[in-house]
Amino acid sequence: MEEVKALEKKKLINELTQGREFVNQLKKQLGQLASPEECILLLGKILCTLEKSLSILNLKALLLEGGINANSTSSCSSISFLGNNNKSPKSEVLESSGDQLGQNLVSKKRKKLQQWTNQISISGTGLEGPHEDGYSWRKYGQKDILGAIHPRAYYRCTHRNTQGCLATKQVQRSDGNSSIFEVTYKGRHSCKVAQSDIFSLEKLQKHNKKQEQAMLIFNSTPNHNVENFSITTKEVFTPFSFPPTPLNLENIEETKLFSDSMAPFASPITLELPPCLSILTNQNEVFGMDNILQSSDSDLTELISTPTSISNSTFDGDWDLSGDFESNVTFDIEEFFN
DNA sequence: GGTATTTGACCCTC
DNA sequence: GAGGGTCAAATACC
Repeated sequence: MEEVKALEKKKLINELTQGREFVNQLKKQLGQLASPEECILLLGKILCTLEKSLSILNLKALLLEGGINANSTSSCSSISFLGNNNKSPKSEVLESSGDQLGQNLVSKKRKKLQQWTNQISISGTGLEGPHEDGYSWRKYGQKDILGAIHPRAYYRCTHRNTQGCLATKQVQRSDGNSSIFEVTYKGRHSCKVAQSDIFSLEKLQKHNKKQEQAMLIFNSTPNHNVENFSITTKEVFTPFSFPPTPLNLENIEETKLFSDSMAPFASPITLELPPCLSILTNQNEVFGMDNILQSSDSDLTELISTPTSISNSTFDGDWDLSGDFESNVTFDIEEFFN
């Protein structure tokens, strides 16, 4: 266990150091009026490092709280930890009876695999999907939602069939401001293709080309102008990223996979790390691991949606970059790991 | 022809 | 029974 702690600590320091470097690079780039592609690329790197760091911290928090029995072979604790406790008796039976049985029983049963929900708001043209987030999504449905002006679109990962990736997202245009999309992510990506594809320059260029084409149409429509054409990340924090399968914390390889697999959730954008970390730890303080274990899916959603300085931060090109990233870090990493 | 999107119907949860 | 989420056949697109 000591080796695991040392390794995780080292990884965390590396990730945070990288993140700091990327932020500083971005700061310089912005000062030099760099191309949007370069900035977005750097943002992607920053997000990846922060996500990895948070994943490591999550593991650490679990270890501290003793919330997961590493020796336990039962999946109950993990499933409760990850999923929805408001499940119906039917769902309970399906899940507790094992995957194979569940799959054999029904193919049309609704999957209850919502480990976490991440919501972001993005303003865009509204002509195509709200934005390119580095993943390949396939639309599988659209629904008119009661009380909502605009329909909700349902997307799932393109690699669902090939790699069994169960990530989905819902996109709905905001009622208040039709130029803002509310994107809700559910489940985590398990596809390798998407992970290596994130923020690739090629994809960005392709995306930009598509956006340019959309712009031509968009600009010809009334009531809109070019100034609206900007990607704005409004709510950007993923305090909890849970794997769908039980973690064996004594298995360092699995732990690494967990950490690495968290990286693709690159929606969070923040330049202030301490709030992230404080939220992470505060949640454990306030709710306690037992409460988290018992919390429902909606509870987690509320938890994540709780307004914070981060969740309300907006990437609109008006960041205050006056200070160095490192100057904001007050998190006592030594104490955390001791 | 392969892949993505649309859309009505079905299923599940409350 | 209402509403939201998913399926799958039909259709469109490349």
